Amino acid sequence: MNFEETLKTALHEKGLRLTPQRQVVLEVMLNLGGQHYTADQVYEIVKAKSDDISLATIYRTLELFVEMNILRKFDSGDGIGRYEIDPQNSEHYHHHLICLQCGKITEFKDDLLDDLEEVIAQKAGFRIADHCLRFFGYCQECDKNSKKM
Amino acid sequence: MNFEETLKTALHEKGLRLTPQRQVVLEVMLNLGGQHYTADQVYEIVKAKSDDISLATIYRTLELFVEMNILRKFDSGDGIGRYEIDPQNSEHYHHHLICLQCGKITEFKDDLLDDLEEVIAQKAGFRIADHCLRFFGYCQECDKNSKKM
DNA sequence: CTTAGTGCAAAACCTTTGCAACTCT
DNA sequence: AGAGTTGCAAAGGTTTTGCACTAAG
Repeated sequence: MNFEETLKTALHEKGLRLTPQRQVVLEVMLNLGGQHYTADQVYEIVKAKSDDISLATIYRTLELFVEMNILRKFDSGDGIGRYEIDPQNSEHYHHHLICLQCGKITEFKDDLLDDLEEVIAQKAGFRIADHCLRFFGYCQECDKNSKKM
Repeated sequence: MNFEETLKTALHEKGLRLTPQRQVVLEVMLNLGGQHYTADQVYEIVKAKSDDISLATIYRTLELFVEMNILRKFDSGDGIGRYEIDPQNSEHYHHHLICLQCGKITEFKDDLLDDLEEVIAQKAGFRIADHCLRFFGYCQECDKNSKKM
């Protein structure tokens, strides 16, 4: 069963429907390299493909997918929401490396936080469901360029 | 030399001034238990103390303090900026535990990320300047309550 | 048919900005 | 006087919402 079928079933269980708009958004999020997009970026990409969608629907669809744990929402520190395929649904956890110069966001796969989560659960009595780790700094390119100057 | 004197000197070095508004904001951020506040929360607290301040100035002051590394800005996932005394200026790094039920934000001190930062710097060629780690889950209280039901 | 989903435009919301008045040195 | 700072109101940008219409099942 492919992802779309799974989605359809999951939606039906909640009495929701699989519309063309939801299909396209899913497709975009799945196919474009597991990247992270703002609602507006998704809107632009989707519009180019089918044109028959509104920004409001993009927002509604993205938030729906987040609730269904298909997508994950995070922000790179600028207050603008970014969405990506939930790492748990695809591969391993990953963290974000955000370049303070050019704004590029790259990913870094790692499982090292598992130990830390256990420590926190015990010490702080906090049951962890999820985490978000971002590193701010300078990517290789920008670092090189700054040394040239 | 206390924090206010240090601030005054740091401001003067940049040709900036220590105004009553900046003093009050610093005071609030220093004294209210090292908590994290939204601009609006700071505004409400400061207004109660002196009334002679505008929300625009709160924003300008908070951003100024962030640039001076006195404050640190982060977000708890809702797209609203939160400010707190920079951990580097006070104690150790800490991470945030955000309760998905009641929204309460608590802190967890830890230095364990240093190793990870080194690994990333080498593997990804990324020079790290800062990081932000947040855990989402359920605090002791909310966890108890949910088990009662 | 029934009810969920959509597009549109307006609203809500947080944050930034232009500008004239003000203040500290 | 001169430069930084402020308050106010307006503008900016992202996200949400009300409502009439459309479409999925």
